[in-house]
Amino acid sequence: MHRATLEDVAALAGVSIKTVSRVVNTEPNVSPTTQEKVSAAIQALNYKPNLSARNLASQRSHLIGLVYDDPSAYELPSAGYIIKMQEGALRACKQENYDLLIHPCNYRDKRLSKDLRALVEHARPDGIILAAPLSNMPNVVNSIEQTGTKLVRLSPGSGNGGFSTIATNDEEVSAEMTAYLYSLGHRKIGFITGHPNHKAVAKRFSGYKQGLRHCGLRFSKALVMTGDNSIGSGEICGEKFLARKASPTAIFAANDDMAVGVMRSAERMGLKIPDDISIAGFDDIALARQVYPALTTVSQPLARMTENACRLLIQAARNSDRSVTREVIPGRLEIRQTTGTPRKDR
Amino acid sequence: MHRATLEDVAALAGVSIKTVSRVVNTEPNVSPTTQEKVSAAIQALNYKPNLSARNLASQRSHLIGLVYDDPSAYELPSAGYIIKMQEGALRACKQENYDLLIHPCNYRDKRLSKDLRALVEHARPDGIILAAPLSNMPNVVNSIEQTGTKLVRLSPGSGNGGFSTIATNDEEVSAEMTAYLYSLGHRKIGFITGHPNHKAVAKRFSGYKQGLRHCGLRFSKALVMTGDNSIGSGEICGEKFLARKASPTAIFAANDDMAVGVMRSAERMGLKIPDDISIAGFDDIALARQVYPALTTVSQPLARMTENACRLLIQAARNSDRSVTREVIPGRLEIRQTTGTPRKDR
DNA sequence: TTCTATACTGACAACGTTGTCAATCAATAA
DNA sequence: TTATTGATTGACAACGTTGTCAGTATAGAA
Repeated sequence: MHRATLEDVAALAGVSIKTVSRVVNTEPNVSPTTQEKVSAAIQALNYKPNLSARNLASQRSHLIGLVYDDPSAYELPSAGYIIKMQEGALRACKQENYDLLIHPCNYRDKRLSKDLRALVEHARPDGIILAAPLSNMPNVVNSIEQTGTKLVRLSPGSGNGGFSTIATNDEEVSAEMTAYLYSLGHRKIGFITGHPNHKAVAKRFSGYKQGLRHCGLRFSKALVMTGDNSIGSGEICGEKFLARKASPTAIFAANDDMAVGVMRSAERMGLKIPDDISIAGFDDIALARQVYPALTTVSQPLARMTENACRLLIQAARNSDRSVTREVIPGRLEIRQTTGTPRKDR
Repeated sequence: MHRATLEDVAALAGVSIKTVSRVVNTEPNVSPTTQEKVSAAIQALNYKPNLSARNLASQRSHLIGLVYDDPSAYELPSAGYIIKMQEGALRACKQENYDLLIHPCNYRDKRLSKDLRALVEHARPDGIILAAPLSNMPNVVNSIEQTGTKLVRLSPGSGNGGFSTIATNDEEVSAEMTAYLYSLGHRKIGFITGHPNHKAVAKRFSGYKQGLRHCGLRFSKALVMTGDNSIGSGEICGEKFLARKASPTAIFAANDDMAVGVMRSAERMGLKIPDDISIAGFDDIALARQVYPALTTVSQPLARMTENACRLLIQAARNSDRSVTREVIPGRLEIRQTTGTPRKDR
């Protein structure tokens, strides 16, 4: 099965291959007449450009690398997170006629920098999107930056360093969630913070404090516990919170996994959610909708973040643009069934 | 930053570019001496082949397409399934110096065939892996086959048609699960079958019947209900089962989502799992380990299936091989906490 | 009219590989 | 000695685009 080339189209349309190329790439300065002739020929022959040839000639790979930590390697997977990122990246790539290279890796791997360098040198993507927590690891970022490959960090909550970043407003939206709990009538709102090197978590914590202040509540260390982002740690923290005589009436966990852990501990202790205890999370992973009752949480516009990152990289590749961008895409409260008015008698 | 090419390496090693090419591709008939000289030069210049040039010259894209249905578009995502497939495919691709193109799509989309054709014509992958349920849709399969692109169907449970297939032994392992429930002491084992056009589900159902027969139990229509593979449908079926006076002591659902639905209905009715009711699923999705208690299920070696599919395609591309293969990779019982000995009094 | 700018078009050389085929050389067979 | 074989090597033409640059119309200005 022979595939039509520029030459075939040019012959049929009675023009040069360069003119066909111009039409294909919608370059300026083609007369409407030729444009039409060529388009007809393209249609007739079902011409599709050969990407390898295009890439070779244009010195670009038309590839975007999406690099993320793959938790399934070492713990229960929060796969929905990954799928969402892929979804956004694919949407942008499709529209811009780029292809996506996915590259899961393990952030604890010692050969990580080498691994990423190999990716860059092998496939030579025009740009790389780096997801958290990798986006917060200086050695990883530098290792890629050294190769001269354009990079966008998908870093919820952090923006230092001279690299382009797309982030959520973790801080503000966490304050918003806190205020929401307050508005329901809660006055003792507990917080479970997470893994210390996850910057987004830190932002959420400070957002919580900010929210308290805004509502006129005093921050108290007694209402904060520290987990490690896992369901198990949430369970432990939840148990400790709920065993207290004067336990909080609402618990806001810095991520959904920990919030689900709290739900488990509450169930085990025979407490009704949300009547006895309100629970909120952050991330809106799939599990948040799968648990019963469904978890109130904050949804990050992860797909949109990745989509924009992709677009940014593609534009930069097109214009050989090396500028640094910083974008914030706001998150949104997802009010579900784990939050409600506190019991009067508590 | 200039990247070394064959020419640079050839100049340094004092040979022709063709010889360097031979070394890079480990072709035969290169003397050990030259081989060594060239390797040294490659090292020294940190030479990496330019994929676009390679692809153009070799008339292959060195790309494998992984095409799967993306449930997140229309229902709760079982993302773990997708991640696992990607994992296997990436493993094979990495080893064989191929790249992976992921292509989620919606199996209900009317433009599906067109969409896939566009993928094939745009990126021109050397091979395509088609996951269930797409792999069981004749129009999809034919549409790809018409383009001449080599295809492997990841079809758990079905093997008709003239296409290469990699499958699990759904039938046998379902019989095994049934026998396991019998061995625990269960004599009334219910089954929830699923979406009728999902062939794997049909195989599992017939495996269940086979298992009963093997254990000397009589098959009874009264012990079978039909869902649609969703959590919700499992919940409904579970409720109906458990509301009966002489309800089954164990329920085996054709997939994990429905099994989780049964768990929910049991919880709602105040039944203890597994003391009052044993529950088993099939697939071993992430959710199976996230629910409490953890779900007994069958794990499909999905990653390995996809990996092998990838290898198959790459080999075929290398040797222009058009033969049809059929491979079965056995699944495995994952005994967790939702199955146990039935209560004496039931 | 003549000049000039601008819109349009095409020739041709990259881009960095692989495939083909011919040349060379060493070893073995006749 | 003379073929003959097989192993090793290199010259050179693809592969199908894009980028550069020069050339030719065409329209507007002088």
